[in-house]
Amino acid sequence: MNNTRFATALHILTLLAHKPEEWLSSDYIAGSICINPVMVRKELAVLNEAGLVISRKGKEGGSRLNRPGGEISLTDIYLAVKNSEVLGKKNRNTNPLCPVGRQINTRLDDLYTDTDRLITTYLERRTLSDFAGQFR
Amino acid sequence: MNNTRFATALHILTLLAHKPEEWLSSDYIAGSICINPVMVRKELAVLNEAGLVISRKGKEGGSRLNRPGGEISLTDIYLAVKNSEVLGKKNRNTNPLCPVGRQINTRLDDLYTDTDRLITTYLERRTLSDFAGQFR
DNA sequence: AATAATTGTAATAATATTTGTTACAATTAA
DNA sequence: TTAATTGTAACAAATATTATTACAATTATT
Repeated sequence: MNNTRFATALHILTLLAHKPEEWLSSDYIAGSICINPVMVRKELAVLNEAGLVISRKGKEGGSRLNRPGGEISLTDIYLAVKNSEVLGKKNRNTNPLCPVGRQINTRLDDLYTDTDRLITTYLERRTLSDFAGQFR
Repeated sequence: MNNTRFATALHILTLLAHKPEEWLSSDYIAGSICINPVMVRKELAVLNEAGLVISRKGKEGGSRLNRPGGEISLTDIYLAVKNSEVLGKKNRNTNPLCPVGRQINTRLDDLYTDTDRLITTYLERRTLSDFAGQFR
């Protein structure tokens, strides 16, 4: 995760959580994060896909939460945006003739699975409402 | 961590742990990982800096562990190579006129610190010896 | 029906990060 | 003196991330 996707997604969802009845536009959201509205829409597409938000087109269009913030965990968000494991990537072509090279990716898999689970287990206990409730 | 640095560092150290008395060359190590020897030397420079290995130049030169593998935790390795937080980066210029934009990076700091600590606490219990002992 | 505001998304560009490579001075053992 | 090695700078190539432009499709309002 050497990117801003989790921060962006959580920012978006925090804004939506503060106004659960309203359809917020990508332009408005972008103005709070200070990024391009298209970036917001791209991330919203992912959150839609994950079932966390719904969007509607047209005038008076926008996005809002698809279920109460108390029923969205930070794990839901993390999994929606995650694109690498916590400890990073593995080297692809390690040497099969070396005992270490031959087995290391299997061992790393175990370790990476453990550390990833650590994070999701922790984030599972925290809801969007908890997070959004900290503001103002 | 969207890179291979942890995997590379752990691979290097596992090889060294298997032959604590020998001075392994970057060429030999590179051959096991199947990457360029210069990449190995660059990572070794970091591990030297962290006090985990020592290297010596010249013919018969190479690197070896600077202390027993049982006294090197995976946290030591992780901290040596880490260059981003587990949940990624924060957006830089969030809008100070918005309550969420104004405070989000502070809140994310708390969250990022928690998740990072989760990882380091877990890896602290695991030693290089444990890991290297899994091979062959 | 016309207009205005909005999403969705493709295409492209610009930046940043990561990985790989070449070259060579400095060091050291034999 | 020679051969093997580290350390590191400089550069190149490959990937990943972020930003931007453009516009069709959709929908509320007038």
